[in-house]
Amino acid sequence: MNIGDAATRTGLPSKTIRYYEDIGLVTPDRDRNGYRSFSDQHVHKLAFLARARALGFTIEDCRTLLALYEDDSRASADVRAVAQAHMRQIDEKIAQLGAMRDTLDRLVSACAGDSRPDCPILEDLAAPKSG
Amino acid sequence: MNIGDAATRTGLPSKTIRYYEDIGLVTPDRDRNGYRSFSDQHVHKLAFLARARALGFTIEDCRTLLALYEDDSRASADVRAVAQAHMRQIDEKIAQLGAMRDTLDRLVSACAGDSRPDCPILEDLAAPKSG
DNA sequence: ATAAAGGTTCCAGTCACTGGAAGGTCAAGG
DNA sequence: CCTTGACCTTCCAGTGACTGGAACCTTTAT
Repeated sequence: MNIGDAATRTGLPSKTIRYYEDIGLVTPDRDRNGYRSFSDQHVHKLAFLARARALGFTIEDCRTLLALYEDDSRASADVRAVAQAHMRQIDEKIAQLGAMRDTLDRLVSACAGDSRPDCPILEDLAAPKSG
Repeated sequence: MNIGDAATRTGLPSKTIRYYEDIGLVTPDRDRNGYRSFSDQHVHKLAFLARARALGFTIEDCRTLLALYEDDSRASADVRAVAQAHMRQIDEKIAQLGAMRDTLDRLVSACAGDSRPDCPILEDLAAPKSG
Protein backbone atom coordinates (compact mmCIF):
# COMPACT_ATOMS: atom_id res chain seq x y z
CA MET A 1 0.00 0.00 0.00
CA ASN A 2 1.15 3.52 -0.83
CA ILE A 3 1.89 6.25 1.67
CA GLY A 4 -1.47 7.94 1.18
CA ASP A 5 -3.34 4.81 2.23
CA ALA A 6 -1.05 4.31 5.18
CA ALA A 7 -1.74 7.92 6.12
CA THR A 8 -5.49 7.42 5.91
CA ARG A 9 -5.39 4.25 7.97
CA THR A 10 -3.19 5.65 10.72
CA GLY A 11 -4.44 9.20 10.76
CA LEU A 12 -0.86 10.39 10.35
CA PRO A 13 -0.02 12.89 7.60
CA SER A 14 2.14 11.48 4.78
CA LYS A 15 4.74 14.06 5.68
CA THR A 16 4.95 12.71 9.18
CA ILE A 17 5.29 9.14 7.95
CA ARG A 18 8.18 10.15 5.70
CA TYR A 19 9.70 11.91 8.67
CA TYR A 20 9.37 8.77 10.79
CA GLU A 21 11.18 6.85 8.10
CA ASP A 22 13.85 9.53 8.01
CA ILE A 23 14.56 9.12 11.71
CA GLY A 24 14.46 5.35 11.49
CA LEU A 25 11.16 4.56 13.21
CA VAL A 26 9.69 2.64 10.28
CA THR A 27 11.29 1.29 7.15
CA PRO A 28 8.74 0.61 4.43
CA ASP A 29 9.72 -1.35 1.34
CA ARG A 30 10.00 0.30 -2.04
CA ASP A 31 8.16 -0.51 -5.23
CA ARG A 32 10.02 -0.52 -8.53
CA ASN A 33 8.84 3.02 -9.20
CA GLY A 34 10.43 4.25 -5.97
CA TYR A 35 7.14 4.59 -4.12
CA ARG A 36 7.10 3.49 -0.50
CA SER A 37 5.22 0.25 0.04
CA PHE A 38 3.62 -0.32 3.44
CA SER A 39 2.64 -3.73 4.73
CA ASP A 40 0.03 -4.26 7.43
CA GLN A 41 2.92 -4.64 9.87
CA HIS A 42 4.22 -1.23 8.91
CA VAL A 43 0.80 0.29 9.32
CA HIS A 44 0.43 -1.38 12.70
CA LYS A 45 3.72 0.11 13.77
CA LEU A 46 2.68 3.53 12.54
CA ALA A 47 -0.59 3.26 14.44
CA PHE A 48 1.37 2.33 17.55
CA LEU A 49 3.47 5.44 17.08
CA ALA A 50 0.43 7.59 16.49
CA ARG A 51 -1.11 6.43 19.76
CA ALA A 52 2.09 6.81 21.73
CA ARG A 53 2.51 10.33 20.37
CA ALA A 54 -1.11 11.08 21.20
CA LEU A 55 -0.31 10.18 24.80
CA GLY A 56 2.47 12.74 24.67
CA PHE A 57 5.46 10.42 24.57
CA THR A 58 8.49 11.96 22.92
CA ILE A 59 9.87 10.45 19.75
CA GLU A 60 12.71 8.96 21.77
CA ASP A 61 10.22 7.42 24.18
CA CYS A 62 8.39 6.04 21.18
CA ARG A 63 11.59 4.51 19.92
CA THR A 64 12.11 2.85 23.29
CA LEU A 65 8.51 1.68 23.52
CA LEU A 66 8.61 0.23 20.03
CA ALA A 67 11.80 -1.62 20.86
CA LEU A 68 10.19 -3.02 24.01
CA TYR A 69 7.08 -3.90 22.10
CA GLU A 70 9.12 -5.91 19.65
CA ASP A 71 11.23 -7.56 22.29
CA ASP A 72 9.42 -10.68 23.47
CA SER A 73 11.71 -11.00 26.46
CA ARG A 74 11.04 -7.50 27.76
CA ALA A 75 10.19 -6.86 31.39
CA SER A 76 6.94 -4.99 31.85
CA ALA A 77 8.76 -3.03 34.55
CA ASP A 78 10.77 -1.30 31.84
CA VAL A 79 7.65 -0.23 30.00
CA ARG A 80 6.05 0.90 33.20
CA ALA A 81 9.10 2.98 34.10
CA VAL A 82 8.96 4.86 30.81
CA ALA A 83 5.26 5.53 31.22
CA GLN A 84 5.62 6.62 34.82
CA ALA A 85 8.47 8.99 34.08
CA HIS A 86 6.35 10.50 31.36
CA MET A 87 3.40 10.80 33.70
CA ARG A 88 5.52 12.68 36.18
CA GLN A 89 6.53 15.10 33.45
CA ILE A 90 2.90 15.63 32.59
CA ASP A 91 2.00 16.21 36.22
CA GLU A 92 4.70 18.82 36.45
CA LYS A 93 3.46 20.54 33.33
CA ILE A 94 -0.11 20.48 34.59
CA ALA A 95 0.99 22.01 37.86
CA GLN A 96 2.85 24.76 36.04
CA LEU A 97 -0.08 25.50 33.78
CA GLY A 98 -2.47 25.39 36.70
CA ALA A 99 -0.43 28.00 38.53
CA MET A 100 -0.38 30.21 35.45
CA ARG A 101 -4.08 29.75 35.04
CA ASP A 102 -4.80 30.75 38.63
CA THR A 103 -2.73 33.89 38.36
CA LEU A 104 -4.29 34.81 35.05
CA ASP A 105 -7.75 34.17 36.39
CA ARG A 106 -7.12 36.42 39.36
CA LEU A 107 -5.80 39.16 37.10
CA VAL A 108 -8.54 38.85 34.50
CA SER A 109 -11.17 38.95 37.21
CA ALA A 110 -9.63 42.07 38.67
CA CYS A 111 -9.61 43.84 35.32
CA ALA A 112 -12.62 45.97 34.42
CA GLY A 113 -12.17 45.25 30.74
CA ASP A 114 -13.65 48.52 29.60
CA SER A 115 -12.42 51.51 27.64
CA ARG A 116 -10.38 52.95 30.50
CA PRO A 117 -6.63 52.41 30.59
CA ASP A 118 -6.36 51.28 34.23
CA CYS A 119 -5.46 47.62 34.20
CA PRO A 120 -4.44 45.30 37.04
CA ILE A 121 -3.05 42.85 34.53
CA LEU A 122 -0.48 45.29 33.23
CA GLU A 123 0.18 46.54 36.73
CA ASP A 124 0.99 43.05 37.84
CA LEU A 125 3.26 42.40 34.88
CA ALA A 126 5.01 45.69 35.60
CA ALA A 127 5.49 44.91 39.29
CA PRO A 128 3.69 42.01 40.93
CA LYS A 129 2.46 42.50 44.50
CA SER A 130 3.11 38.95 45.61
CA GLY A 131 3.33 35.37 44.34
CA MET B 1 24.60 48.84 33.09
CA ASN B 2 26.03 45.91 31.14
CA ILE B 3 24.08 42.91 29.97
CA GLY B 4 25.28 40.72 32.85
CA ASP B 5 23.82 43.07 35.43
CA ALA B 6 20.58 43.34 33.48
CA ALA B 7 20.51 39.56 33.41
CA THR B 8 21.03 39.30 37.17
CA ARG B 9 18.35 41.87 37.91
CA THR B 10 15.73 40.37 35.63
CA GLY B 11 16.58 36.73 36.05
CA LEU B 12 16.84 36.42 32.27
CA PRO B 13 19.96 34.84 30.72
CA SER B 14 22.14 37.26 28.77
CA LYS B 15 21.53 35.13 25.71
CA THR B 16 17.81 35.67 26.03
CA ILE B 17 18.22 39.41 26.42
CA ARG B 18 20.28 39.54 23.24
CA TYR B 19 17.61 37.51 21.55
CA TYR B 20 14.93 39.95 22.72
CA GLU B 21 16.94 42.76 21.22
CA ASP B 22 17.28 40.78 18.00
CA ILE B 23 13.53 40.47 17.62
CA GLY B 24 12.96 44.08 18.58
CA LEU B 25 11.49 43.78 22.06
CA VAL B 26 14.11 45.98 23.75
CA THR B 27 16.69 48.30 22.29
CA PRO B 28 19.47 49.03 24.75
CA ASP B 29 21.96 51.81 24.04
CA ARG B 30 25.55 51.06 23.18
CA ASP B 31 28.69 52.18 24.96
CA ARG B 32 31.66 53.35 22.94
CA ASN B 33 33.20 49.88 23.26
CA GLY B 34 30.16 48.30 21.64
CA TYR B 35 28.79 46.87 24.89
CA ARG B 36 25.05 47.09 25.40
CA SER B 37 24.06 49.67 27.99
CA PHE B 38 20.81 49.10 29.89
CA SER B 39 18.93 51.86 31.69
CA ASP B 40 16.48 51.20 34.53
CA GLN B 41 13.73 51.58 31.95
CA HIS B 42 15.24 48.84 29.85
CA VAL B 43 15.53 46.60 32.88
CA HIS B 44 11.94 47.34 33.81
CA LYS B 45 10.84 46.35 30.33
CA LEU B 46 12.87 43.15 30.52
CA ALA B 47 11.35 42.30 33.88
CA PHE B 48 7.91 42.88 32.38
CA LEU B 49 8.80 40.47 29.60
CA ALA B 50 10.15 37.92 32.04
CA ARG B 51 6.91 37.94 34.01
CA ALA B 52 4.72 37.81 30.94
CA ARG B 53 6.74 34.86 29.64
CA ALA B 54 6.50 33.21 33.05
CA LEU B 55 2.72 33.41 32.70
CA GLY B 56 3.08 31.57 29.43
CA PHE B 57 2.36 34.42 27.05
CA THR B 58 3.94 33.95 23.63
CA ILE B 59 6.53 36.41 22.42
CA GLU B 60 3.94 37.94 20.12
CA ASP B 61 1.55 38.34 23.05
CA CYS B 62 4.40 39.97 24.95
CA ARG B 63 4.92 42.38 22.11
CA THR B 64 1.24 43.27 22.20
CA LEU B 65 1.17 43.59 25.98
CA LEU B 66 4.24 45.81 26.00
CA ALA B 67 2.69 48.04 23.37
CA LEU B 68 -0.49 48.30 25.44
CA TYR B 69 1.55 48.95 28.56
CA GLU B 70 3.26 51.85 26.88
CA ASP B 71 0.09 53.23 25.38
CA ASP B 72 -1.51 55.55 27.93
CA SER B 73 -4.73 55.65 25.96
CA ARG B 74 -5.18 51.86 25.91
CA ALA B 75 -8.47 50.23 26.81
CA SER B 76 -8.14 47.68 29.60
CA ALA B 77 -10.55 45.57 27.54
CA ASP B 78 -7.79 44.99 25.02
CA VAL B 79 -5.41 43.75 27.68
CA ARG B 80 -8.10 41.60 29.19
CA ALA B 81 -8.89 40.06 25.80
CA VAL B 82 -5.28 39.00 25.31
CA ALA B 83 -5.12 37.50 28.79
CA GLN B 84 -8.43 35.72 28.41
CA ALA B 85 -7.52 34.22 25.05
CA HIS B 86 -4.31 32.98 26.58
CA MET B 87 -6.19 31.53 29.54
CA ARG B 88 -8.44 29.61 27.19
CA GLN B 89 -5.38 28.17 25.49
CA ILE B 90 -4.02 27.11 28.83
CA ASP B 91 -7.32 25.52 29.79
CA GLU B 92 -7.28 23.57 26.56
CA LYS B 93 -3.75 22.41 27.17
CA ILE B 94 -4.56 21.40 30.73
CA ALA B 95 -7.54 19.42 29.50
CA GLN B 96 -5.39 17.62 26.93
CA LEU B 97 -2.71 16.84 29.45
CA GLY B 98 -5.30 15.75 31.99
CA ALA B 99 -6.75 13.29 29.50
CA MET B 100 -3.30 11.92 28.76
CA ARG B 101 -2.57 11.67 32.41
CA ASP B 102 -5.76 9.74 33.11
CA THR B 103 -5.07 7.26 30.35
CA LEU B 104 -1.49 6.83 31.45
CA ASP B 105 -2.53 6.40 35.04
CA ARG B 106 -5.01 3.71 34.09
CA LEU B 107 -2.40 1.89 32.03
CA VAL B 108 0.37 2.22 34.58
CA SER B 109 -1.96 0.94 37.30
CA ALA B 110 -2.89 -2.05 35.19
CA CYS B 111 0.73 -2.95 34.54
CA ALA B 112 2.40 -5.39 36.90
CA GLY B 113 5.77 -3.78 36.40
CA ASP B 114 7.71 -6.95 37.01
CA SER B 115 10.09 -9.09 34.99
CA ARG B 116 7.39 -10.68 32.86
CA PRO B 117 6.74 -9.40 29.34
CA ASP B 118 2.95 -9.08 29.58
CA CYS B 119 2.12 -5.41 29.57
CA PRO B 120 -1.24 -3.64 29.31
CA ILE B 121 0.54 -0.45 28.35
CA LEU B 122 2.01 -1.93 25.22
CA GLU B 123 -1.21 -3.77 24.52
CA ASP B 124 -3.11 -0.53 24.60
CA LEU B 125 -0.63 1.22 22.35
CA ALA B 126 -0.84 -1.69 19.94
CA ALA B 127 -4.64 -1.70 19.89
CA PRO B 128 -6.65 0.31 22.40
CA LYS B 129 -9.87 -1.25 23.73
CA SER B 130 -11.79 2.05 23.95
CA GLY B 131 -11.31 5.76 24.59
C1' DA C 1 52.66 40.24 30.63
C1' DT C 2 48.95 37.57 31.37
C1' DA C 3 44.96 35.49 32.99
C1' DA C 4 40.15 35.68 34.17
C1' DA C 5 35.87 37.44 33.56
C1' DG C 6 33.20 39.94 31.16
C1' DG C 7 31.52 41.53 26.48
C1' DT C 8 30.68 41.03 20.99
C1' DT C 9 28.92 38.54 16.53
C1' DC C 10 27.43 34.73 13.98
C1' DC C 11 26.16 30.02 13.03
C1' DA C 12 24.09 25.73 14.27
C1' DG C 13 21.06 22.88 16.97
C1' DT C 14 16.84 21.87 19.64
C1' DC C 15 11.71 19.24 18.86
C1' DA C 16 8.54 17.26 15.83
C1' DC C 17 6.99 18.31 12.35
C1' DT C 18 5.08 21.40 8.19
C1' DG C 19 5.14 23.98 3.78
C1' DG C 20 6.66 24.44 -0.63
C1' DA C 21 9.38 23.85 -4.87
C1' DA C 22 10.65 20.93 -8.64
C1' DG C 23 9.98 16.97 -10.63
C1' DG C 24 8.57 11.67 -11.61
C1' DT C 25 4.44 8.18 -12.17
C1' DC C 26 0.02 6.47 -13.12
C1' DA C 27 -4.95 5.91 -14.49
C1' DA C 28 -8.69 7.99 -16.96
C1' DG C 29 -10.67 10.63 -20.69
C1' DG C 30 -10.67 12.85 -25.36
C1' DC D 1 -0.97 10.19 -28.36
C1' DC D 2 -1.76 13.90 -25.24
C1' DT D 3 -3.33 15.94 -21.33
C1' DT D 4 -5.19 16.42 -16.81
C1' DG D 5 -5.13 15.45 -12.13
C1' DA D 6 -3.96 12.90 -8.30
C1' DC D 7 -0.61 10.70 -6.59
C1' DC D 8 4.33 9.99 -5.44
C1' DT D 9 9.52 11.45 -4.91
C1' DT D 10 13.51 14.42 -2.85
C1' DC D 11 15.34 18.37 -0.77
C1' DC D 12 15.42 22.77 1.57
C1' DA D 13 13.59 26.12 4.69
C1' DG D 14 10.77 27.60 8.52
C1' DT D 15 8.32 27.12 13.05
C1' DG D 16 9.08 29.08 18.75
C1' DA D 17 11.95 30.59 21.88
C1' DC D 18 15.67 30.03 22.94
C1' DT D 19 20.57 27.64 23.81
C1' DG D 20 25.44 26.19 22.91
C1' DG D 21 29.62 27.09 21.01
C1' DA D 22 33.33 29.20 18.25
C1' DA D 23 36.17 33.06 17.48
C1' DC D 24 37.24 37.27 18.89
C1' DC D 25 37.51 41.94 21.72
C1' DT D 26 37.65 44.70 26.36
C1' DT D 27 38.39 45.45 31.01
C1' DT D 28 40.30 44.61 35.45
C1' DA D 29 43.44 42.55 38.51
C1' DT D 30 47.62 40.51 39.49
